[in-house]
Parts: sequence; C-alpha cells; structure tokens
Amino acid sequence: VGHRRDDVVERAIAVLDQYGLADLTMRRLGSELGVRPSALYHHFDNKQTLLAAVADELLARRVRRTVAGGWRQRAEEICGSLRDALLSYRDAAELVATVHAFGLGGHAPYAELVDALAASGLRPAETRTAARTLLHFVFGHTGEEQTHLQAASAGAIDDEPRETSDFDLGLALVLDGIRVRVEAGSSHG
Amino acid sequence: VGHRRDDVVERAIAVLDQYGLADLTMRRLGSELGVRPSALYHHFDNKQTLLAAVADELLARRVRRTVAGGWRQRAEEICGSLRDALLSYRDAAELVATVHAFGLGGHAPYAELVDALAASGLRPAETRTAARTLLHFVFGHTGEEQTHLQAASAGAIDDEPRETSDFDLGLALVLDGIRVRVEAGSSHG
DNA sequence: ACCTGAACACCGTTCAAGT
DNA sequence: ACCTGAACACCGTTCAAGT
Repeated sequence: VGHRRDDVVERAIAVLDQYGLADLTMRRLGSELGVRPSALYHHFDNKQTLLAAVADELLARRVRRTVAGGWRQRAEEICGSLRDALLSYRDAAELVATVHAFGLGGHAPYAELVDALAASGLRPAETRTAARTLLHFVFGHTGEEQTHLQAASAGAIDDEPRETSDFDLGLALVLDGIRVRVEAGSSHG
Repeated sequence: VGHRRDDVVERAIAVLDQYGLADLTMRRLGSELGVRPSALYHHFDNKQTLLAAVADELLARRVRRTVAGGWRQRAEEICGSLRDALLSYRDAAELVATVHAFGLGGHAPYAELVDALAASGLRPAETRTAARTLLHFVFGHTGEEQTHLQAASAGAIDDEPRETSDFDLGLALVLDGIRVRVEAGSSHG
C-alpha cells in the first residue's frame, strides 16, 4: 500500500495498546497494516529496533510541564511525566524498561534527569548514579503499578485500595537521599 | 528416565547459566534432559511456573551473612547478597525481576526487607514502600550491571571503568532517604 | 509417576523476485 | 521505495496413549 516508517510505528502503538506487548508481533503488525511480515524489514532491521522506535515515540508524547524551582522540582516533574506516559498505554512500562535496559532507546528521560541534577552541585559520577536510581525507581514502581492496574481492570474486582500517593512517597524517599548527598557535598566543598 | 521436579529445576539453572534466558526453552530443556518437551508438563503447569521455581532456587542459594546492627545494616546485607546472587548466574537479574513482577515467586527478599525495616519504626505503609523501592533499585541496577558485564565479556573490550562502588552509592542514596523518613517519624511520634 | 507421538497454532528472519 | 512468496528454524502447549 505504501507505508512510511512512522505509519508502522503508529500502528504498532495501536496494537500495543489494544492487545498488549505479547501480541505485538511482526506477523500481527503486518496483517494489521495489510502487509506481509517480511515487508516490515524494509523499515526496521529487526523487531528490537522497531520496539525501540515505539518506545521513543511513546516517550516523545509525554506531557511536560514547565516548572519553576530547583533540581528537585525539575526531577519530580520528569519522573511524574514519565510515569504518566508509561501508564497511558498498555504494557508501556515493561516495553520502555526493556528497550532502555538493552540500550537501544528511551534515553531521553535519563538525559533530562542528568541535566536537572547537574544544578544540584553533585559530582558527575554521583549525578549519573542519582539519575539512574531515579529511573530504576520509576520503571520498577510504574511497572508494578501497571501490572496491578491491568490485572484489576481485567476480571478480578479485588481492587485493593492502593495508596494513590504511593509513587510520591517512594519518589520522595529517593529524592531525600539525593538531597542528603547534595548537602553533604556543599558543606565541605 | 525418571526425573523429579528438582532435577528439572537444577538442569534449567545449568541451561540458563550456559546459554542464557532466551535459550531456556521447554524444548531445549527437554532435550537436555533426554526427554520430550511435553514431559516437562508433568512437573509444571507451564513455562512461567518453571521459571518461578528457577528464580526461587537461585534466591535460595544466596549466601547470607548474619549481621549485627540496626535496620540499615540488615537492609544493606539483604540488598548486597541479593545482588551477588543475581550476578552469579547468567541473565539471573532479568529472570528474577520478571518472575517477581508477575507475582509468581521471588518474594523472599521483599519479605526479608519488610522484616528488617520493621525495626526502624516506620509505619507499615511506609515500610512496604521503602522495601519495594530498595528492590526496584537492586533489580534495576543489577540488571543494568549484568547486561554491561555480559556485553563486555562477550566480544568488545570496551570494558569502561565502571565504578566498583556504584552499587553502594546508589544503595546509600535510597537508605539515606529512608533514614530521613525514619527520623522525621520519631521526632514527632 | 513419568513419558511418547503427534499435532495445533504460532514465532522472527532471510532472500530472491516483483512493481 | 515498498512489497510478495516461500522457505528455514524455531516456539509453548495439549492430549490420548503407553509403561
């Protein structure tokens, strides 16, 4: 029919959101586009590359807020908008975490966090570790949260009263730990 | 030949360690045991259950140290021994994190962390969040670490000088955040 | 209690060839 | 530039039947 790379990514997102990551196969996506699976290899080297492109597009769709304040407020906004984005599409947390772990994409939030934390006065090595720790928290927490939300929505009504501020609590924990290090550095810097 | 459930799990661990998670298939494991893949379904309902049993066995093999001290020292020991265990077998971090995310097994470290943190005086909800946050850090950090270690060992010699204490730094970050909350609670408790 | 044989309904990927 | 047709080498799972 004549699809472009972006058409494929967009359709892949639709398949992901409707049927889940397990059903986002090259064959399924091909038939969804009215095309043989082999045609997809004209646009992508392999499935991993396609998934990376999907992850990057999901992250590009994040709703960012401009925020006044220091490194902590900026980090909170980055982590919060990341979580919102991941919760917006089925299995998105697992997808983005996987792509990120394989080093194929999804690096925007990491770069943003490093940038935000640079204003804290932490040393570069500490800044990178802090950024990665925040990301591990967001991916881990949101992945768990998404699994529970999807399990609750599909079938069982054992919708246990999950603390709505659970994410904020865990995030504050990590940010407080970073703050301690920031203050330790500036006191004898 | 007459295998028992434990034989299957042990052989699965050997296959995992030698060939990786992607090659730990029911067919591969069957042929490794000299048995048809369908025979494995006598011992396990499905592959997920088998993987959960493998994860639990890996975690049971952790080398624990008895440690004197408060909640922080105990939490450090749990997280450290968990990391060591995950780095002891190929792809173990990814396997255990997946099994844990699906809620099928690997719950021992979480229970231990909740137990250790109970001595801190945090409220139950905070204790659970703190324990989960520590786990997300260990799984995320160790998974990344393992990916890099395995990538470096297979082929490329671009063995960038990874900070040996990077894990300790990130862990201290989270533990400091927990400490802040502990102290905030006891001051006006 | 443990296993076989055979099938079902799938995968990702390659590649020559077509338009 | 984009796609087909056909193949290769796999998957997890089920189930009647065997010992």
